[in-house]
Amino acid sequence: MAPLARIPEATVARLPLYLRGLDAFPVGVTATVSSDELADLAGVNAAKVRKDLSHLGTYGTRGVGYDATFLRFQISQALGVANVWPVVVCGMGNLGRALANHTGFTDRGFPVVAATDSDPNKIGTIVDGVPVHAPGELGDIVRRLDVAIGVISTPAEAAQGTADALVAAGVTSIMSFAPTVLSAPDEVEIRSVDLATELQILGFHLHRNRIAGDA
Amino acid sequence: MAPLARIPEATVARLPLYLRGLDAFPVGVTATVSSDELADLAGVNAAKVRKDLSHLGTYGTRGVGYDATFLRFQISQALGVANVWPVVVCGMGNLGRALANHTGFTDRGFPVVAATDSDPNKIGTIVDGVPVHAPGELGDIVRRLDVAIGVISTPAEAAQGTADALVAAGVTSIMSFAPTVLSAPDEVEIRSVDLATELQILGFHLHRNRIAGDA
DNA sequence: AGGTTCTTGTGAACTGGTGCACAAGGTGTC
DNA sequence: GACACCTTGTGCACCAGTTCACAAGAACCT
Repeated sequence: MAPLARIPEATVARLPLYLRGLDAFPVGVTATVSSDELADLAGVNAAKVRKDLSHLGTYGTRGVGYDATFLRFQISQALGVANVWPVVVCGMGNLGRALANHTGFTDRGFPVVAATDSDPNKIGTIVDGVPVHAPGELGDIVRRLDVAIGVISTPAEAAQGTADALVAAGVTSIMSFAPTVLSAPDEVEIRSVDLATELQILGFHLHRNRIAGDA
Repeated sequence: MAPLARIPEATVARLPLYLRGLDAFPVGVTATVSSDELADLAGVNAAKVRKDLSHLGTYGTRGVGYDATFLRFQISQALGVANVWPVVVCGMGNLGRALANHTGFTDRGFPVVAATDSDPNKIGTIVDGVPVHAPGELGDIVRRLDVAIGVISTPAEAAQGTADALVAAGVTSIMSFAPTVLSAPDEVEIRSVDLATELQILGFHLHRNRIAGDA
């Protein structure tokens, strides 16, 4: 299949899992991995692995499997992990601070280069190596530091305003933790991580099992 | 439709959004909300709202809309939000501490009643009102405090062990932030929130747009 | 009462994604 | 070289979920 063909969204969401699964294979050593093994490592089934990988190209060898190193390279290529995308964290509350300090971000090419907060006591300080600015400076920060991704960890009330500011500054990728719906132009990609909603979904199933148990 | 019929997973995931959207309507005041309005508030389209709500029962009035208060009651009922599900946070690193301190949890019926951490300096202390215990005490904590949900915010290496301990203690609902695949019996519901993966998905689209721009 | 307007509830078509099952194609052995 | 054995790549049937489009029903106006 043509490498530049459209890759289904569901597949894109799984590629990082495969990449992580391949970490089990040491770099530099020639190793072969089967769709079955990779499926285990990524927590999906083998058929899905094969179909997903077939969207990138035919990199496997029938009867053998995939070369781990080569596959890692190809997936990395597709995801563009070689790029470094600077991140700005908006809202340095509990969660924002944890995110700014999260090593898993910088390690994977998403350095947190700046933060904003409306608290005058925080503005101008440096928290865990990340300088905190006033929300009004967002546009300036984005341009100066070439920010590609905005993380919104403000209270719900401030989230839409922050999103608007990010969009105005040219940011097209947003990850939001605010428990609210954000509106933005179509070309802006928003991924919303709503922790309370996640818990409520777990709660629903607990609730339902409890009812079923009583019946 | 029978209220006790199976509700599609996709619908369950949206019910909390509708509930949140209904917060725009003051309690005690009789107000009507149309599927169109609710769609706006929840960030989905009107057809989906109607189909979702039809899974709960026929609570709307044709030509009029839904009674906001009654609808809120019915959705709350379906989700079982009246229940309180105690939460234990496993791993009090940056993220764990932020979660333990997160007001959005307690406010919605998910009080963080205890935490665990392997750091001897943290064990025995009380962080933001949450007592920190040794990982070995998990089983005891779960039984004593009637914990329903376990949050895993440990490093990836410790995640599976923590999950096993939670399951052994009888916890059937887990929210994990660890960047790894967890295995558990089928009856255990695991929701995995993988922040680095989310960013990589955003990165993929940025990468693709950049390539497209060059072409 | 009849007609107009509104909004729900839902059948039906459509879409994206999943998983089976097997042919295609490669390796290794005798 | 023939044969047995693997594992990929993929056509196809299936499934969950989405969206359309419209009949059914309710309120309001004249």
